[in-house]
Amino acid sequence: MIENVRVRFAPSPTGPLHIGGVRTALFNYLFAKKHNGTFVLRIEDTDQSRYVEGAEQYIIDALNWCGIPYDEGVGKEGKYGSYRQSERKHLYKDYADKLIASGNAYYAFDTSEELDFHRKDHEAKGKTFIYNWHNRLKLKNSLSLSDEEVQAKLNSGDDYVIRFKSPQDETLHLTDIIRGDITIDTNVLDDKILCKSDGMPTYHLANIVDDHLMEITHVIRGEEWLPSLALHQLLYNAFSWKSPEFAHLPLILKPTGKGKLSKRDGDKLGFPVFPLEWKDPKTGDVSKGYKEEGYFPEAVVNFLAFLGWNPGTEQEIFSLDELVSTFDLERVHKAGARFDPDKTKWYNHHYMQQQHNDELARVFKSQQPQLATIDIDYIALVIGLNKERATFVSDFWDLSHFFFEAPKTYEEKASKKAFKDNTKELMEELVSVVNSIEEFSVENLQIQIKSWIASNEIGFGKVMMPLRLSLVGALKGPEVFDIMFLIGKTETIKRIENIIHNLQLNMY
RNA sequence: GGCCCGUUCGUCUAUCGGCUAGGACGCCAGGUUUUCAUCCUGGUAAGAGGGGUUCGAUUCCCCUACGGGCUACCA
Repeated sequence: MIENVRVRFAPSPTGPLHIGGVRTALFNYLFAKKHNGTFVLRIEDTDQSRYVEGAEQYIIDALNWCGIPYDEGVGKEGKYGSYRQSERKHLYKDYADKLIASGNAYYAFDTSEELDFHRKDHEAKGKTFIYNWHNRLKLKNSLSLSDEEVQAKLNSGDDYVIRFKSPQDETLHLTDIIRGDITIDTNVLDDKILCKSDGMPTYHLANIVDDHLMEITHVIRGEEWLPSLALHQLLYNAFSWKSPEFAHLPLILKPTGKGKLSKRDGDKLGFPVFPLEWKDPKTGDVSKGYKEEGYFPEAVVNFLAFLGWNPGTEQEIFSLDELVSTFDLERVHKAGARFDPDKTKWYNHHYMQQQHNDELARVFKSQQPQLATIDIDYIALVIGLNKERATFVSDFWDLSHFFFEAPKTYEEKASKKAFKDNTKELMEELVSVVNSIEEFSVENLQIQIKSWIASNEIGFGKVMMPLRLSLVGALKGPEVFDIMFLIGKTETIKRIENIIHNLQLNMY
Protein backbone atom coordinates (compact mmCIF):
# COMPACT_ATOMS: atom_id res chain seq x y z
CA MET A 1 0.00 0.00 0.00
CA ILE A 2 1.40 3.35 -1.07
CA GLU A 3 0.52 6.20 1.31
CA ASN A 4 -1.35 9.41 0.48
CA VAL A 5 -1.93 8.64 -3.14
CA ARG A 6 -3.41 11.49 -5.17
CA VAL A 7 -3.99 10.99 -8.87
CA ARG A 8 -5.75 13.11 -11.41
CA PHE A 9 -7.61 12.70 -14.64
CA ALA A 10 -7.05 15.87 -16.62
CA PRO A 11 -9.05 15.97 -19.83
CA SER A 12 -9.49 18.89 -22.15
CA PRO A 13 -13.11 19.90 -22.76
CA THR A 14 -12.75 19.84 -26.52
CA GLY A 15 -15.50 17.32 -27.22
CA PRO A 16 -16.96 14.11 -25.87
CA LEU A 17 -14.71 11.92 -23.79
CA HIS A 18 -13.30 9.16 -25.95
CA ILE A 19 -13.38 5.55 -24.73
CA GLY A 20 -9.57 5.73 -24.42
CA GLY A 21 -10.00 8.67 -22.08
CA VAL A 22 -12.47 6.68 -20.06
CA ARG A 23 -9.90 3.93 -19.68
CA THR A 24 -7.29 6.44 -18.51
CA ALA A 25 -9.79 7.71 -15.96
CA LEU A 26 -10.59 4.15 -14.93
CA PHE A 27 -6.95 3.23 -14.33
CA ASN A 28 -6.49 6.41 -12.30
CA TYR A 29 -9.60 5.56 -10.30
CA LEU A 30 -8.52 1.97 -9.70
CA PHE A 31 -5.06 3.00 -8.61
CA ALA A 32 -6.43 5.66 -6.27
CA LYS A 33 -9.00 3.38 -4.67
CA LYS A 34 -6.55 0.52 -4.33
CA HIS A 35 -4.33 2.74 -2.21
CA ASN A 36 -7.14 4.54 -0.39
CA GLY A 37 -6.10 7.62 -2.29
CA THR A 38 -7.87 10.52 -3.92
CA PHE A 39 -9.03 10.72 -7.51
CA VAL A 40 -9.06 14.28 -8.80
CA LEU A 41 -10.75 15.61 -11.92
CA ARG A 42 -9.04 18.66 -13.36
CA ILE A 43 -10.31 20.38 -16.47
CA GLU A 44 -7.49 21.50 -18.75
CA ASP A 45 -9.11 24.31 -20.66
CA THR A 46 -6.16 26.54 -21.38
CA ASP A 47 -6.90 26.60 -25.08
CA GLN A 48 -9.96 28.82 -25.42
CA SER A 49 -10.10 28.29 -29.16
CA ARG A 50 -10.86 24.61 -28.75
CA TYR A 51 -13.38 24.91 -25.95
CA VAL A 52 -16.61 23.06 -26.68
CA GLU A 53 -19.85 23.82 -24.93
CA GLY A 54 -21.13 20.92 -22.86
CA ALA A 55 -17.94 18.89 -23.03
CA GLU A 56 -17.11 19.41 -19.37
CA GLN A 57 -20.52 18.24 -18.22
CA TYR A 58 -20.24 15.30 -20.59
CA ILE A 59 -17.00 14.21 -18.94
CA ILE A 60 -18.58 14.36 -15.51
CA ASP A 61 -21.68 12.49 -16.65
CA ALA A 62 -19.59 9.84 -18.35
CA LEU A 63 -17.50 9.16 -15.24
CA ASN A 64 -20.63 8.93 -13.14
CA TRP A 65 -22.33 6.55 -15.55
CA CYS A 66 -19.29 4.28 -15.50
CA GLY A 67 -19.40 4.28 -11.72
CA ILE A 68 -15.98 5.85 -11.37
CA PRO A 69 -16.77 9.23 -9.81
CA TYR A 70 -14.02 11.61 -8.78
CA ASP A 71 -13.43 12.59 -5.18
CA GLU A 72 -12.28 16.09 -5.84
CA GLY A 73 -12.70 18.43 -8.78
CA VAL A 74 -15.17 20.67 -10.52
CA GLY A 75 -18.28 20.83 -8.35
CA LYS A 76 -16.51 18.90 -5.57
CA GLU A 77 -14.13 21.59 -4.50
CA GLY A 78 -11.42 20.59 -2.08
CA LYS A 79 -8.58 22.58 -0.66
CA TYR A 80 -6.69 22.50 -3.96
CA GLY A 81 -9.27 24.30 -6.13
CA SER A 82 -10.13 25.68 -8.50
CA TYR A 83 -10.08 22.63 -10.70
CA ARG A 84 -10.47 24.47 -13.98
CA GLN A 85 -7.22 25.74 -15.39
CA SER A 86 -8.92 28.72 -16.97
CA GLU A 87 -9.78 29.82 -13.43
CA ARG A 88 -6.20 29.32 -12.30
CA LYS A 89 -4.75 31.49 -15.04
CA HIS A 90 -3.30 34.03 -12.58
CA LEU A 91 -1.14 31.35 -10.97
CA TYR A 92 0.92 30.28 -13.92
CA LYS A 93 2.51 33.58 -14.90
CA ASP A 94 4.35 33.82 -11.56
CA TYR A 95 5.84 30.40 -12.05
CA ALA A 96 6.91 31.26 -15.58
CA ASP A 97 8.55 34.41 -14.21
CA LYS A 98 10.40 32.33 -11.66
CA LEU A 99 11.82 30.20 -14.43
CA ILE A 100 12.95 33.30 -16.28
CA ALA A 101 14.56 34.63 -13.13
CA SER A 102 16.39 31.38 -12.56
CA GLY A 103 17.59 31.26 -16.16
CA ASN A 104 15.48 28.26 -17.09
CA ALA A 105 13.18 30.12 -19.44
CA TYR A 106 13.28 33.15 -21.70
CA TYR A 107 11.09 35.50 -23.71
CA ALA A 108 10.77 34.84 -27.41
CA PHE A 109 9.41 37.31 -29.94
CA ASP A 110 9.42 35.26 -33.12
CA THR A 111 6.09 35.40 -34.92
CA SER A 112 4.23 32.30 -36.02
CA GLU A 113 4.90 33.30 -39.61
CA GLU A 114 8.63 33.51 -39.01
CA LEU A 115 8.67 30.12 -37.36
CA ASP A 116 6.62 28.62 -40.15
CA PHE A 117 9.12 29.98 -42.61
CA HIS A 118 12.00 28.38 -40.76
CA ARG A 119 10.21 25.06 -40.61
CA LYS A 120 9.43 25.04 -44.31
CA ASP A 121 12.89 26.24 -45.19
CA HIS A 122 14.46 23.43 -43.18
CA GLU A 123 12.08 20.89 -44.60
CA ALA A 124 13.00 21.92 -48.13
CA LYS A 125 16.61 21.20 -47.27
CA GLY A 126 15.70 17.88 -45.73
CA LYS A 127 16.31 19.06 -42.20
CA THR A 128 14.12 19.48 -39.16
CA PHE A 129 13.75 22.85 -37.51
CA ILE A 130 14.07 22.58 -33.78
CA TYR A 131 13.99 25.72 -31.64
CA ASN A 132 16.71 24.94 -29.12
CA TRP A 133 20.34 25.41 -28.12
CA HIS A 134 21.76 25.13 -31.62
CA ASN A 135 19.83 28.05 -33.06
CA ARG A 136 18.19 29.98 -30.27
CA LEU A 137 20.85 32.69 -30.40
CA LYS A 138 20.00 33.32 -34.04
CA LEU A 139 16.32 33.85 -33.27
CA LYS A 140 14.47 36.72 -31.64
CA ASN A 141 14.47 36.20 -27.91
CA SER A 142 15.79 37.51 -24.64
CA LEU A 143 18.86 35.34 -25.01
CA SER A 144 19.89 36.79 -28.36
CA LEU A 145 18.67 40.35 -27.92
CA SER A 146 20.17 42.97 -25.61
CA ASP A 147 18.43 43.72 -22.34
CA GLU A 148 17.40 47.12 -23.71
CA GLU A 149 15.83 45.63 -26.80
CA VAL A 150 13.99 43.04 -24.76
CA GLN A 151 12.73 45.63 -22.33
CA ALA A 152 11.63 47.87 -25.20
CA LYS A 153 9.67 45.05 -26.82
CA LEU A 154 8.06 44.11 -23.55
CA ASN A 155 7.14 47.71 -22.80
CA SER A 156 5.71 48.34 -26.25
CA GLY A 157 3.33 45.47 -25.83
CA ASP A 158 4.79 43.27 -28.56
CA ASP A 159 3.53 39.72 -28.55
CA TYR A 160 5.84 37.32 -26.83
CA VAL A 161 5.89 33.78 -25.57
CA ILE A 162 7.94 32.26 -22.80
CA ARG A 163 10.07 29.31 -23.77
CA PHE A 164 11.79 26.73 -21.66
CA LYS A 165 15.54 26.72 -22.07
CA SER A 166 16.25 23.06 -22.49
CA PRO A 167 19.73 22.03 -21.48
CA GLN A 168 22.56 21.03 -23.77
CA ASP A 169 24.64 17.86 -23.67
CA GLU A 170 22.82 16.14 -20.88
CA THR A 171 21.54 12.62 -20.72
CA LEU A 172 18.30 12.26 -18.87
CA HIS A 173 17.36 9.06 -17.12
CA LEU A 174 13.62 8.90 -16.75
CA THR A 175 11.54 6.28 -15.05
CA ASP A 176 8.13 5.06 -16.05
CA ILE A 177 6.30 2.55 -13.88
CA ILE A 178 5.14 0.59 -16.90
CA ARG A 179 8.11 0.97 -19.21
CA GLY A 180 11.02 1.14 -16.83
CA ASP A 181 14.04 3.29 -17.63
CA ILE A 182 14.00 5.67 -20.56
CA THR A 183 17.07 7.54 -21.68
CA ILE A 184 16.88 10.87 -23.49
CA ASP A 185 19.58 13.06 -24.98
CA THR A 186 18.59 16.65 -24.14
CA ASN A 187 20.11 17.89 -27.38
CA VAL A 188 17.10 16.61 -29.33
CA LEU A 189 14.66 18.47 -27.11
CA ASP A 190 13.20 21.75 -28.25
CA ASP A 191 12.57 24.87 -26.23
CA LYS A 192 8.88 24.31 -25.67
CA ILE A 193 6.54 27.24 -25.23
CA LEU A 194 5.40 27.55 -21.64
CA CYS A 195 3.28 30.67 -21.96
CA LYS A 196 1.43 31.62 -25.11
CA SER A 197 1.16 35.17 -26.41
CA ASP A 198 -2.41 35.38 -25.10
CA GLY A 199 -1.01 34.99 -21.61
CA MET A 200 -2.32 31.47 -21.14
CA PRO A 201 0.06 28.71 -20.18
CA THR A 202 0.48 25.70 -22.42
CA TYR A 203 -0.33 22.23 -21.17
CA HIS A 204 3.24 21.65 -20.12
CA LEU A 205 3.49 24.51 -17.65
CA ALA A 206 -0.05 24.35 -16.31
CA ASN A 207 0.18 20.63 -15.90
CA ILE A 208 3.37 20.67 -13.87
CA VAL A 209 2.31 23.60 -11.73
CA ASP A 210 -1.08 22.10 -10.99
CA ASP A 211 0.20 18.61 -10.34
CA HIS A 212 2.63 20.11 -7.87
CA LEU A 213 0.13 22.41 -6.22
CA MET A 214 -2.47 19.67 -6.04
CA GLU A 215 0.12 17.32 -4.58
CA ILE A 216 -0.36 14.69 -7.24
CA THR A 217 1.74 11.64 -6.45
CA HIS A 218 1.22 9.56 -9.59
CA VAL A 219 0.61 10.74 -13.12
CA ILE A 220 -1.22 8.06 -15.08
CA ARG A 221 -1.86 9.16 -18.63
CA GLY A 222 -1.81 8.01 -22.24
CA GLU A 223 1.32 7.04 -24.11
CA GLU A 224 0.96 10.08 -26.35
CA TRP A 225 2.54 12.02 -23.49
CA LEU A 226 5.68 9.96 -23.31
CA PRO A 227 7.67 12.29 -25.59
CA SER A 228 6.86 15.16 -23.20
CA LEU A 229 8.08 13.33 -20.14
CA ALA A 230 11.61 14.69 -20.47
CA LEU A 231 10.35 18.27 -20.57
CA HIS A 232 8.12 17.68 -17.58
CA GLN A 233 10.92 16.14 -15.57
CA LEU A 234 13.15 19.07 -16.49
CA LEU A 235 10.46 21.47 -15.29
CA TYR A 236 10.20 19.73 -11.95
CA ASN A 237 13.97 19.93 -11.66
CA ALA A 238 13.98 23.62 -12.58
CA PHE A 239 11.47 24.36 -9.83
CA SER A 240 13.33 22.06 -7.43
CA TRP A 241 10.10 20.16 -6.94
CA LYS A 242 9.86 16.48 -6.29
CA SER A 243 8.24 14.99 -9.36
CA PRO A 244 5.40 12.52 -9.16
CA GLU A 245 5.83 9.02 -10.49
CA PHE A 246 4.74 8.44 -14.06
CA ALA A 247 2.88 5.67 -15.81
CA HIS A 248 2.16 5.92 -19.52
CA LEU A 249 -0.69 3.73 -20.69
CA PRO A 250 -0.63 1.93 -24.04
CA LEU A 251 -2.95 3.37 -26.66
CA ILE A 252 -6.19 1.82 -27.87
CA LEU A 253 -5.89 1.01 -31.56
CA LYS A 254 -8.38 0.56 -34.38
CA PRO A 255 -10.03 -2.90 -34.66
CA THR A 256 -8.57 -3.17 -38.14
CA GLY A 257 -6.15 -1.07 -40.09
CA LYS A 258 -3.62 1.40 -38.84
CA GLY A 259 -3.53 3.92 -36.06
CA LYS A 260 -5.35 4.72 -32.90
CA LEU A 261 -9.05 4.28 -32.40
CA SER A 262 -11.05 7.19 -33.74
CA LYS A 263 -14.63 8.33 -33.98
CA ARG A 264 -14.69 7.29 -37.63
CA ASP A 265 -13.95 3.65 -36.78
CA GLY A 266 -17.06 3.48 -34.68
CA ASP A 267 -19.20 4.92 -37.47
CA LYS A 268 -17.66 2.57 -40.00
CA LEU A 269 -17.82 -0.65 -38.01
CA GLY A 270 -20.97 0.15 -36.09
CA PHE A 271 -19.92 0.35 -32.48
CA PRO A 272 -19.74 3.31 -30.12
CA VAL A 273 -16.50 5.07 -29.36
CA PHE A 274 -18.01 7.26 -26.66
CA PRO A 275 -19.52 6.30 -23.31
CA LEU A 276 -22.59 8.47 -23.76
CA GLU A 277 -24.37 9.79 -26.79
CA TRP A 278 -23.01 13.13 -27.92
CA LYS A 279 -24.56 15.75 -30.08
CA ASP A 280 -22.07 18.13 -31.56
CA PRO A 281 -23.31 21.63 -30.66
CA LYS A 282 -21.97 23.09 -33.91
CA THR A 283 -22.72 20.51 -36.57
CA GLY A 284 -25.61 18.79 -34.84
CA ASP A 285 -24.00 15.42 -35.61
CA VAL A 286 -24.91 12.71 -33.15
CA SER A 287 -22.37 10.13 -32.05
CA LYS A 288 -23.53 6.89 -30.50
CA GLY A 289 -22.85 6.13 -26.87
CA TYR A 290 -22.40 2.85 -25.01
CA LYS A 291 -25.16 3.76 -22.63
CA GLU A 292 -27.72 4.43 -25.34
CA GLU A 293 -26.67 1.37 -27.34
CA GLY A 294 -27.62 -0.76 -24.37
CA TYR A 295 -24.30 -1.57 -22.78
CA PHE A 296 -24.14 -1.98 -19.05
CA PRO A 297 -21.54 0.16 -17.31
CA GLU A 298 -20.17 -2.95 -15.59
CA ALA A 299 -19.49 -4.47 -19.01
CA VAL A 300 -17.80 -1.36 -20.34
CA VAL A 301 -15.63 -1.04 -17.25
CA ASN A 302 -14.71 -4.72 -17.26
CA PHE A 303 -13.85 -4.66 -20.93
CA LEU A 304 -11.85 -1.45 -20.66
CA ALA A 305 -9.87 -2.73 -17.72
CA PHE A 306 -8.70 -5.62 -19.85
CA LEU A 307 -7.44 -3.40 -22.65
CA GLY A 308 -3.83 -3.18 -21.64
CA TRP A 309 -4.11 -4.79 -18.25
CA ASN A 310 -4.70 -8.27 -16.92
CA PRO A 311 -4.52 -9.82 -13.48
CA GLY A 312 -2.16 -12.62 -14.45
CA THR A 313 -4.80 -15.21 -13.61
CA GLU A 314 -7.44 -16.70 -15.87
CA GLN A 315 -10.27 -14.71 -14.35
CA GLU A 316 -11.81 -12.30 -16.85
CA ILE A 317 -14.96 -11.26 -15.09
CA PHE A 318 -14.30 -8.54 -12.56
CA SER A 319 -16.61 -6.26 -10.67
CA LEU A 320 -15.36 -2.75 -10.04
CA ASP A 321 -14.54 -3.70 -6.43
CA GLU A 322 -12.57 -6.72 -7.58
CA LEU A 323 -10.71 -4.57 -10.07
CA VAL A 324 -9.82 -2.13 -7.32
CA SER A 325 -8.29 -4.82 -5.16
CA THR A 326 -6.53 -6.62 -8.02
CA PHE A 327 -5.34 -3.70 -10.15
CA ASP A 328 -1.64 -3.11 -10.40
CA LEU A 329 0.15 -0.64 -12.66
CA GLU A 330 3.09 -3.01 -12.94
CA ARG A 331 0.86 -5.44 -14.80
CA VAL A 332 -0.12 -2.96 -17.49
CA HIS A 333 0.97 -4.15 -20.91
CA LYS A 334 3.39 -2.01 -22.91
CA ALA A 335 2.10 -2.41 -26.45
CA GLY A 336 -1.01 -0.76 -27.87
CA ALA A 337 -4.21 -2.80 -27.78
CA ARG A 338 -6.60 -3.23 -30.65
CA PHE A 339 -10.19 -2.56 -29.76
CA ASP A 340 -12.42 -5.66 -30.09
CA PRO A 341 -16.15 -4.90 -30.43
CA ASP A 342 -17.03 -8.63 -30.25
CA LYS A 343 -15.50 -9.01 -26.84
CA THR A 344 -17.41 -6.02 -25.56
CA LYS A 345 -20.62 -7.76 -26.62
CA TRP A 346 -19.56 -10.94 -24.90
CA TYR A 347 -19.07 -8.99 -21.68
CA ASN A 348 -22.45 -7.36 -22.10
CA HIS A 349 -24.14 -10.71 -22.57
CA HIS A 350 -22.50 -11.88 -19.39
CA TYR A 351 -23.61 -8.87 -17.37
CA MET A 352 -27.10 -9.12 -18.88
CA GLN A 353 -27.51 -12.40 -16.99
CA GLN A 354 -26.81 -10.64 -13.73
CA GLN A 355 -29.43 -7.95 -14.15
CA HIS A 356 -32.70 -8.20 -12.26
CA ASN A 357 -35.69 -9.14 -14.42
CA ASP A 358 -37.89 -6.36 -13.10
CA GLU A 359 -35.25 -3.73 -13.79
CA LEU A 360 -34.76 -5.06 -17.32
CA ALA A 361 -38.54 -5.13 -17.74
CA ARG A 362 -38.74 -1.50 -16.73
CA VAL A 363 -36.14 -0.49 -19.34
CA PHE A 364 -37.63 -2.77 -22.00
CA LYS A 365 -41.08 -1.34 -21.43
CA SER A 366 -39.83 2.22 -21.63
CA GLN A 367 -38.15 1.46 -24.97
CA GLN A 368 -41.00 -0.43 -26.60
CA PRO A 369 -44.22 1.51 -27.37
CA GLN A 370 -46.18 -1.73 -27.88
CA LEU A 371 -45.62 -2.53 -24.23
CA ALA A 372 -47.21 0.60 -22.83
CA THR A 373 -50.31 -1.16 -21.53
CA ILE A 374 -48.66 -4.46 -20.60
CA ASP A 375 -48.29 -5.39 -16.94
CA ILE A 376 -44.70 -4.96 -15.77
CA ASP A 377 -44.70 -8.25 -13.87
CA TYR A 378 -45.71 -10.10 -17.02
CA ILE A 379 -42.87 -8.41 -18.92
CA ALA A 380 -40.46 -9.44 -16.19
CA LEU A 381 -41.56 -13.07 -16.58
CA VAL A 382 -40.99 -12.86 -20.32
CA ILE A 383 -37.55 -11.36 -19.69
CA GLY A 384 -36.75 -14.24 -17.40
CA LEU A 385 -37.41 -16.72 -20.20
CA ASN A 386 -35.41 -14.80 -22.80
CA LYS A 387 -32.57 -13.21 -20.92
CA GLU A 388 -30.00 -15.86 -21.61
CA ARG A 389 -30.22 -15.28 -25.33
CA ALA A 390 -30.06 -11.47 -25.16
CA THR A 391 -27.02 -9.24 -25.36
CA PHE A 392 -28.86 -5.94 -25.24
CA VAL A 393 -32.22 -4.89 -23.87
CA SER A 394 -33.05 -3.92 -27.42
CA ASP A 395 -32.79 -7.60 -28.40
CA PHE A 396 -35.83 -8.47 -26.33
CA TRP A 397 -38.49 -7.41 -28.81
CA ASP A 398 -37.21 -9.68 -31.56
CA LEU A 399 -36.73 -12.41 -29.03
CA SER A 400 -40.10 -12.19 -27.35
CA HIS A 401 -42.66 -10.22 -29.37
CA PHE A 402 -44.89 -13.33 -29.58
CA PHE A 403 -45.50 -13.11 -25.84
CA PHE A 404 -47.31 -9.87 -26.52
CA GLU A 405 -48.96 -10.39 -29.89
CA ALA A 406 -50.07 -13.42 -31.89
CA PRO A 407 -47.98 -14.26 -34.95
CA LYS A 408 -49.41 -12.75 -38.10
CA THR A 409 -47.45 -14.94 -40.49
CA TYR A 410 -45.62 -18.23 -40.31
CA GLU A 411 -42.06 -18.39 -41.48
CA GLU A 412 -42.01 -20.04 -44.90
CA LYS A 413 -39.06 -22.34 -44.47
CA ALA A 414 -40.26 -23.48 -41.08
CA SER A 415 -43.75 -24.10 -42.41
CA LYS A 416 -42.47 -26.43 -45.10
CA LYS A 417 -40.68 -28.36 -42.43
CA ALA A 418 -43.53 -28.42 -39.94
CA PHE A 419 -46.69 -28.84 -41.97
CA LYS A 420 -47.51 -32.40 -43.03
CA ASP A 421 -50.69 -33.94 -44.48
CA ASN A 422 -52.29 -34.63 -41.12
CA THR A 423 -51.15 -31.47 -39.33
CA LYS A 424 -54.59 -29.88 -39.46
CA GLU A 425 -56.22 -32.90 -37.80
CA LEU A 426 -53.48 -33.14 -35.18
CA MET A 427 -53.90 -29.49 -34.28
CA GLU A 428 -57.63 -29.93 -33.97
CA GLU A 429 -57.10 -32.80 -31.54
CA LEU A 430 -54.51 -30.71 -29.70
CA VAL A 431 -57.04 -27.97 -29.13
CA SER A 432 -59.28 -30.37 -27.27
CA VAL A 433 -56.33 -31.73 -25.28
CA VAL A 434 -55.35 -28.22 -24.22
CA ASN A 435 -58.96 -27.36 -23.54
CA SER A 436 -59.27 -30.32 -21.20
CA ILE A 437 -56.45 -29.16 -18.94
CA GLU A 438 -58.10 -27.77 -15.82
CA GLU A 439 -55.12 -26.43 -13.94
CA PHE A 440 -53.11 -24.62 -16.60
CA SER A 441 -49.52 -25.05 -15.40
CA VAL A 442 -46.26 -25.75 -17.19
CA GLU A 443 -46.08 -29.17 -15.55
CA ASN A 444 -49.62 -30.16 -16.49
CA LEU A 445 -49.20 -28.95 -20.05
CA GLN A 446 -46.06 -30.97 -20.39
CA ILE A 447 -47.55 -34.12 -18.89
CA GLN A 448 -50.87 -34.01 -20.73
CA ILE A 449 -49.54 -33.12 -24.15
CA LYS A 450 -46.67 -35.55 -23.97
CA SER A 451 -48.86 -38.40 -22.84
CA TRP A 452 -51.38 -37.65 -25.58
CA ILE A 453 -48.58 -37.75 -28.16
CA ALA A 454 -47.11 -40.92 -26.69
CA SER A 455 -50.37 -42.83 -26.33
CA ASN A 456 -51.37 -42.08 -29.90
CA GLU A 457 -47.89 -42.86 -31.26
CA ILE A 458 -47.89 -39.62 -33.20
CA GLY A 459 -44.24 -38.54 -33.13
CA PHE A 460 -43.19 -35.49 -31.23
CA GLY A 461 -41.99 -33.43 -34.16
CA LYS A 462 -45.33 -33.67 -35.90
CA VAL A 463 -47.00 -31.91 -33.02
CA MET A 464 -44.30 -29.78 -31.49
CA MET A 465 -43.18 -28.06 -34.66
CA PRO A 466 -46.59 -26.85 -35.86
CA LEU A 467 -47.50 -26.03 -32.28
CA ARG A 468 -44.44 -23.86 -31.92
CA LEU A 469 -45.18 -22.27 -35.25
CA SER A 470 -48.70 -21.47 -34.16
CA LEU A 471 -47.46 -19.79 -31.00
CA VAL A 472 -44.31 -18.09 -32.27
CA GLY A 473 -44.59 -17.88 -36.03
CA ALA A 474 -41.11 -19.37 -36.36
CA LEU A 475 -39.02 -22.24 -35.06
CA LYS A 476 -37.33 -20.31 -32.29
CA GLY A 477 -37.83 -19.14 -28.77
CA PRO A 478 -38.07 -20.63 -25.28
CA GLU A 479 -39.76 -23.92 -24.29
CA VAL A 480 -43.24 -24.25 -25.88
CA PHE A 481 -44.84 -25.16 -22.57
CA ASP A 482 -43.42 -22.04 -20.95
CA ILE A 483 -44.83 -19.95 -23.77
CA MET A 484 -48.25 -21.60 -23.53
CA PHE A 485 -48.36 -21.09 -19.81
CA LEU A 486 -47.40 -17.43 -19.97
CA ILE A 487 -49.77 -16.39 -22.74
CA GLY A 488 -52.54 -18.43 -21.09
CA LYS A 489 -55.09 -21.02 -22.07
CA THR A 490 -57.42 -18.80 -24.08
CA GLU A 491 -54.66 -17.24 -26.14
CA THR A 492 -52.99 -20.61 -26.69
CA ILE A 493 -56.16 -22.12 -28.10
CA LYS A 494 -56.79 -19.04 -30.19
CA ARG A 495 -53.37 -19.33 -31.77
CA ILE A 496 -53.71 -23.03 -32.51
CA GLU A 497 -57.13 -22.43 -34.05
CA ASN A 498 -55.62 -19.67 -36.07
CA ILE A 499 -53.08 -21.99 -37.61
CA ILE A 500 -55.84 -24.53 -38.33
CA HIS A 501 -57.72 -21.80 -40.13
CA ASN A 502 -54.65 -20.99 -42.20
CA LEU A 503 -54.17 -24.65 -43.06
CA GLN A 504 -57.78 -24.88 -44.21
CA LEU A 505 -57.14 -22.07 -46.61
CA ASN A 506 -54.33 -24.21 -48.01
CA MET A 507 -51.97 -21.39 -47.60
CA TYR A 508 -49.13 -23.73 -46.94
C1' G B 1 12.88 12.75 -42.05
C1' G B 2 14.22 13.05 -36.54
C1' C B 3 13.26 11.29 -31.53
C1' C B 4 10.86 7.92 -28.18
C1' C B 5 8.06 3.47 -27.19
C1' G B 6 6.69 -1.23 -28.70
C1' U B 7 6.44 -6.52 -31.37
C1' U B 8 3.36 -14.19 -28.41
C1' C B 9 -2.75 -17.48 -32.05
C1' G B 10 -7.18 -13.13 -36.56
C1' U B 11 -8.05 -10.13 -31.62
C1' C B 12 -7.14 -9.27 -25.99
C1' U B 13 -3.40 -11.62 -23.37
C1' A B 14 -0.31 -15.52 -19.71
C1' U B 15 4.86 -16.87 -19.50
C1' C B 16 9.37 -12.84 -15.43
C1' G B 17 15.97 -18.86 -18.83
C1' G B 18 13.55 -25.26 -18.80
C1' C B 19 7.42 -25.02 -23.28
C1' U B 20 3.94 -30.73 -25.18
C1' A B 21 3.76 -22.06 -25.31
C1' G B 22 -1.84 -21.52 -21.17
C1' G B 23 -6.70 -18.76 -21.05
C1' A B 24 -10.53 -15.60 -23.29
C1' C B 25 -13.18 -13.48 -27.74
C1' G B 26 -14.05 -15.00 -32.75
C1' C B 27 -14.44 -19.13 -36.00
C1' C B 28 -15.36 -24.61 -36.83
C1' A B 29 -17.26 -29.45 -35.04
C1' G B 30 -19.94 -32.48 -31.52
C1' G B 31 -23.38 -32.80 -27.29
C1' U B 32 -27.73 -30.80 -24.51
C1' U B 33 -32.27 -28.18 -25.82
C1' U B 34 -37.59 -32.68 -30.14
C1' U B 35 -36.97 -25.22 -32.16
C1' C B 36 -33.45 -21.07 -32.15
C1' A B 37 -30.23 -19.09 -28.87
C1' U B 38 -27.80 -20.03 -24.36
C1' C B 39 -24.87 -23.70 -22.15
C1' C B 40 -21.20 -27.86 -22.14
C1' U B 41 -17.13 -30.57 -24.66
C1' G B 42 -13.54 -30.57 -28.31
C1' G B 43 -10.87 -28.34 -32.43
C1' U B 44 -8.40 -24.31 -35.21
C1' A B 45 -4.48 -20.91 -34.52
C1' A B 46 1.09 -17.60 -32.15
C1' G B 47 6.51 -15.67 -29.52
C1' A B 48 8.57 -10.68 -36.84
C1' G B 49 13.60 -12.01 -39.13
C1' G B 50 18.88 -12.44 -38.39
C1' G B 51 22.89 -12.56 -35.17
C1' G B 52 24.90 -13.22 -30.33
C1' U B 53 25.08 -14.76 -24.55
C1' U B 54 23.87 -19.66 -22.43
C1' C B 55 23.94 -26.60 -21.29
C1' G B 56 19.24 -24.39 -22.76
C1' A B 57 16.19 -18.90 -25.23
C1' U B 58 9.48 -16.54 -26.35
C1' U B 59 12.11 -14.78 -22.08
C1' C B 60 18.69 -11.36 -21.74
C1' C B 61 21.86 -8.24 -25.55
C1' C B 62 22.63 -6.24 -30.66
C1' C B 63 21.03 -5.35 -35.71
C1' U B 64 17.12 -5.30 -39.30
C1' A B 65 12.02 -5.21 -40.40
C1' C B 66 7.34 -3.84 -39.00
C1' G B 67 3.76 -1.21 -35.78
C1' G B 68 2.57 2.98 -32.65
C1' G B 69 3.27 7.86 -30.59
C1' C B 70 5.42 12.67 -30.70
C1' U B 71 7.61 16.24 -33.77
C1' A B 72 1.86 23.37 -32.89
C1' C B 73 1.56 29.87 -29.44
C1' C B 74 -3.53 21.54 -29.12
C1' A B 75 -4.08 18.87 -25.17
